[in-house]
Formats: sequence, structure tokens, C-alpha cells
Amino acid sequence: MTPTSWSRHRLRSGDDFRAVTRRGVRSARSHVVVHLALLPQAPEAPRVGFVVSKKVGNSVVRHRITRRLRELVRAHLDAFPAGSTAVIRALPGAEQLPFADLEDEVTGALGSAVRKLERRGTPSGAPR
RNA sequence: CCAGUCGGCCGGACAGUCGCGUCCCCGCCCGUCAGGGCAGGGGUCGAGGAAAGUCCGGGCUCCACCUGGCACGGUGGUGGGUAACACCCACCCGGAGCGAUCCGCGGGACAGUGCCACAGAGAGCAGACCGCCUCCCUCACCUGCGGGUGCGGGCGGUAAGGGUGAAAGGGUGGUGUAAGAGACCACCGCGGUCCCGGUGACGGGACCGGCACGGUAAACCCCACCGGGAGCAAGGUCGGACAGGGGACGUCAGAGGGUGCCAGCCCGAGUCCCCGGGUGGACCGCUGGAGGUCGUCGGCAACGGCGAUCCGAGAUGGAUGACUGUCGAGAACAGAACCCGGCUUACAGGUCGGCUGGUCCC
RNA sequence: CGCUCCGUAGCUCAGCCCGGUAGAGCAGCUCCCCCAUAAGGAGUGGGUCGCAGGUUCGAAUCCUGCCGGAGCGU
Repeated sequence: MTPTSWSRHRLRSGDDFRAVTRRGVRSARSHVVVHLALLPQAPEAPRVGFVVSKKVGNSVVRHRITRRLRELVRAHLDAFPAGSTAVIRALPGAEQLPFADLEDEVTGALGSAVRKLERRGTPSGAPR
């Protein structure tokens, strides 16, 4: 894998977050939820966004979880289908998890989300 | 050494690999130039003592620029420090402690108003329930014929004692008295005048008064001093998109505004409301400052003057993570968003120093 | 960034301005009525007044600081 800039894979707009969490498939583990969707007009490179709400902890805890998630997503970028968009949401208690366990939860949830997406067949996000 | 008290400092360190943000250099790409872009390489720097809560004070920016009175809010011993403060330092007073030291919203209750429940006789120009005492009346008893004692009743005196209460109109001791009482005396307290010390809060002394004037102002209030409003989403530059319609008031005899009201002064040709539509980009502000360190001088200190030296974040969906190794070892609270000075609150562990009390040794 | 409001019984709220007794409705429990249930009637328990300091003789109430929860403006 050629070195790439992380900023190409970032998800920023609130509209994109809403589109993925509403139309995409969802797969959960005990401390993490993965939403995945194939949106129209999406670029070839997969994009990922994070949601860590205030219920998870204070600012330090939320930042630490976001950094860990970003780090392990960067290591597993090739696990995301081309052209897909993902949102990973952390649940309360995630800061207690060792990094390796968090990695298992995210990759496991991502795997089942990909299978769900393939079973659905047609690209989701089609207009109603 | 033990116990205590006050203050300062640290807030895991080092090394390696991968990864992120700012800035600089190189490289590559676009462009006629100006310049712009990048996924490559190298270097530099990269959260806190509270970055927090947003409780005060300022800087900065804008508001047609800001005066006076009222209202509202804040501050509240004195003197300093400071850009300023509700902060800091020193001192005074009161309280706690053997002490070092700590705590105090610490002006005014003879400008006025209000409140002081329950209990209690009486609670604000107070008051006689029990008690104590003089005198008078009835009755009984004793008698040395002057009177005395006792039960009951009455007119009074009395704030020493009991009892109520947070608080009962100076305290303690004596003189005095029928019993009592600042009625009188001593000391203490209180008030006044004068003298001395101090910049001052205040302290000390002498004399006089002779007790009159309870508490509450974090109750209304009075006094002194302070406060124009909004906030970096301030404000500005560039670029882009769209669609306009209706109503109210007004254009110098002037709507409206100067963020409470009135007056003064000033600005002034547009202002406000409703329906509908569009944008929601980039850049500046943006970090070099009441800055840190060291020396020296002034000051009890807070702090200030001078000189030298250093540059220590600047994001914009918001940068610090992953793995490994070593070390008196897995440790706390916690993440900048315009900046600074404070306050308050949270906090594992460690470390240094001053002082106090006790014990032991020389 | 700038503000506002609210924490009182299991639940929904009074009481706070102007300090002395904490109260209402529903719910709960006991009894009556009824063959039985609901309804109705009578009675009854239950509150660190969010937390901690302070002012006062005395604080749910006044002051200060925290904690938690809603909401508004830009």
C-alpha cells in the first residue's frame, strides 16, 4: 500500500454523517458501532468519520478514544471496500478497553457490516 | 527523631520504529509573468498547574464616541502594590490555638421604617408570676402592756434571688437600706474632653460623666467610592449565489439612534416588521507579550527601576496516538480556541525549605 | 462566547419575595361498603428541602462556592 494522506479519508460534513447513519448498514459490538454505506457521488478512496459523544467521558477521554480509533483505522484501511463511507461510534466504557481489544471489536464489526452490505446487493443510499 | 504549621517546585523519564499539525529548506507539478499547488525528502517546534468552572478585572475591536441627575449593580478596617480588580503585601481590630500560625462580606443601628416566633409577668421610651420588705384590716396566740408572732386579705416599695428565653436596660465585690437599687465607693466595661505616638486604621495616658443608647443592615435603607454597551461567531478584506413582494413611520417643523428613564449634546435619510428566496467559502485578526530567566539597585513585603539574554502551540470536524525496551515503575485531576492578571473548584505520588511545640545527645 | 431558569414525599407541584408550623393532588398501607372487583367513604405512614460553608437566637427561605438537569441568543 502506497503511503497516502490521512486527510483524503476524513469525513467532515454533517450531511455525510447523517446519510451514513440513516441509510447504511449497522453492526455493533459492546463498546463500538460501525455504520457503513455506499453513497452516490462518493470518491474512490474509502472515507471514515468518528462519533464520540459527551456521554462517553470528558474531553481528555473523548480525544484519546478518537485518536485510538483513527490509528487503528489507518492500519486497516484496506479492509474498507472501495468507494464506501463509514462512521464509527464509540460507546461508554470504550476508554477502559486495551488497544488490542478495541482493534478486535472494530475489525469484527466492520467485517459483519461488509457482509451485510454485500447481502443487500444494490448500492444503498438510492433515493426513495 | 516525633507531632504540627506555612510556603515553593515536579506532575513519570530516556531510547527506537510507524503516524499527525505549524513553520522553514529541498524536490516535483501548474502558469507568459505575478504566483499557486503537492500524497515525496530533511529539519524545527508542538497543551496545563489547573488549559476546567466562567466568578471578577483589564487589553483589543466595533457601536453616529459617551456629559449631568435618577434608577440599577458592585465594592466596604487602614496604608501600599498594580493596567485594573472582588486580587496581592504590610499593619490595625476581633476571635481560635501553649505556640508557629490560622479565620473574619471588618462602614453606619442617637436619619428613618420593619422584625425579634415559641416560652415568659414583661421583648423596646419594657415588666411584679413566685419571692423579699414597710404600712393598714380581720382573726388566733403570747405578753414584762411598749409590743411581738402566725394564717388570710389589701395599698404600695423593690430588679438582689428563682423561673422563661438567643437576648431581661452594665459586670464583680463592698457600703448602704425596711427590703433594695450607680443611691454611693473600688476595679473592669461604656461615653466624652484633652495630651502623647502613628501617613492612617488605631494604640497609650490623664481627667470628667455616673449608666442614659439590646440585637438584626448576607431586612429595607443611609454614607463613601467604582461601573457607557456589546463581544474574536468582535471586526475587516476577497470571492460566490439569489427574486422579489407587502406593510408602518419619516426625509430638516426630521422617523430613528447614541442598549433602563429624564435633560443636555451629537449623528441622521432612511429605519423597523411580515412572507418568500439565496449563501453558509477563503484569508486577515492569530499570537512577541502588563512575556520568561539571570544579575543588580530601591522597598519589611507585594512590587518596581536598570542591564543582559531567550522565543516556548496557533488548530478551524479542530493536531500528541500505536508498539517495544530500560529505570527505587506501571499510579491523580485533566486538553489551548483572541490574549493577559486573579479567584474558585478537582488532584495519585514525590521533593525542598522556613518556623513552632515536645523528647534525646553533645 | 454570552446568558436564563429549575433541583422540596415514589410522581407532578405549592411554600422562598417579607426567615420560626414543610403542605396539596395522585400513588402506597389499614379499615368500611360489596358475593367479588372498580368506584366511593374513613384513617394513616412517608421528605438529608441537590451538596458544603457562612449570616442570624433560629435558614427550604438570605449570602457565597460547588454538583446535576433543561432552555435561549449569536
